Amino acid sequence: MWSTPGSIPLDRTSPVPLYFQVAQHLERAIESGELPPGAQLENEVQLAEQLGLSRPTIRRAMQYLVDRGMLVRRRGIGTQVVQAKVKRPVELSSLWDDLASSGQQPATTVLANTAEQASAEVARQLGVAEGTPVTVLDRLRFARGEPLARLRNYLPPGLVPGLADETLQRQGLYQLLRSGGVTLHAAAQTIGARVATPAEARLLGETRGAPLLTMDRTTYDDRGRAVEYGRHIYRASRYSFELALLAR
Amino acid sequence: MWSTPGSIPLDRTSPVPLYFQVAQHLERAIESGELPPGAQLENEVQLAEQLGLSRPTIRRAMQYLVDRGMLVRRRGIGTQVVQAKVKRPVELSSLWDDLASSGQQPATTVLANTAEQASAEVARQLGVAEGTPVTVLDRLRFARGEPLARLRNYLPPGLVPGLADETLQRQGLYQLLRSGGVTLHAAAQTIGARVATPAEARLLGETRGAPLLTMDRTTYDDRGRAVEYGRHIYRASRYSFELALLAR
DNA sequence: CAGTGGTCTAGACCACCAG
DNA sequence: TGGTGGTCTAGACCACTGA
Repeated sequence: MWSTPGSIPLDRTSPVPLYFQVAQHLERAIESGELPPGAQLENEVQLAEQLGLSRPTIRRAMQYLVDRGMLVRRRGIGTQVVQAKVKRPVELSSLWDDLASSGQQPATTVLANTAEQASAEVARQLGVAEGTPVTVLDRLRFARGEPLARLRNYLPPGLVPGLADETLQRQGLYQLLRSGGVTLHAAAQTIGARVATPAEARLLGETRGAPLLTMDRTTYDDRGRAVEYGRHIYRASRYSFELALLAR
Repeated sequence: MWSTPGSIPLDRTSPVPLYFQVAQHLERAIESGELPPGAQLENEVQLAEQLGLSRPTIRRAMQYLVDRGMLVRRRGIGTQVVQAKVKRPVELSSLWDDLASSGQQPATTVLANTAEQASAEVARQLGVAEGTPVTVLDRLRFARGEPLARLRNYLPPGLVPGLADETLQRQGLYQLLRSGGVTLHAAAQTIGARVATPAEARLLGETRGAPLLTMDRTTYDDRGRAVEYGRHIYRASRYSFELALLAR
């Protein structure tokens, strides 16, 4: 079981690191089927020689793909291509981006965009004092013209200048935070289920007692500050969460 | 904003890599509060000198903690400790282990443990031909003596010798697979919700129309072979999924 | 035994950020 | 301008695997 690496074009003047150029090339080769699942790569030393790179640089490229679950390496054995079933590990993604990238035509109606005093729970999640004024967003999210979810978010004071309703209708919250200079770093989510209240059913166009998915999420930035706490509900008849997991 | 790294005891005769010894020591220092959130670490060169290690080794230790979301590094700035809110990224975990490690006294009743011909969907998920005989497991999982979930699993033929009911009652499926020499590598999950059928409600001790969480999961090993396909339901009143996400 | 990846070293130059 | 992390090199020795 062998495989030719082909020749990899390298651009040493590019700002793209060499290890990353190699990794990208291998990734494309795997996804195109040029390197089929189970294929054995050449060993590090040979590959380094052929490409005129050092072994650590080759190792870094391979390790990048191992971390993404596309390669498996075993001492004494070599490096093999994994069946590319599971693509990406979980990401810090927003519903808007997910819908947009899958062609589902997202749209948003702003139900509320105000300031409130933080309740005990909100204060705890955001790491602020109870009663601190926080921004509250209440949005109805549509996909292909159909109501899909009700998104309620709490933001700490002074994080982003001011969110106009028009802006909120055009893009997702994560996108807004990022362009506001916030570096999203980590999030803690809880996914559950319950039945819709009559008001929720009406809002989402569901029948009374319809099942809902609930998702509570707190998102943190670089420095560990909470930048957003959300309590969301989704129509279970039209939405489910897809997750890809990789072993550590 | 400074911080002393203290002296790190290194054992060069240990099989534990030096970079990992350093990483573990830093991790403990962070978790114990010795390195509080926001603390600035010494730069790589100084730390390498102090510990008598090379810079790449120090870098590797730090990168390990960056990947785990505990440190943030910025060019020209330095390395800082992140608020340790979100601990672990998502893992390939089993319900049994999660319950056991949180002291919830898991227990299992085996409802079925047979062989069946794979349906179209099961065949697709397991990557076998339709009609292939597959092992079907149907289990009722309890926590603290209360029914929590109904777990239905399909396993490809010839993966594990034979699963005795007694074994299935004592441990989780993942544990069994691992001890059977299977290396779990990745999984794809879908989490949704629906209401219980009358039979399901009876089985789980819920009322008619109670909300359920559903989780479908296909797990793959090293070589990308599907080793398990599961269709599970959980009582929403007693269970929710908790996930920790890290930015790429 | 030969071949593989895993670890480690001691340098070098560069890009970015702050003052 | 000085300090930081980001990248890259050319070696070295070791541990594990399979024949």
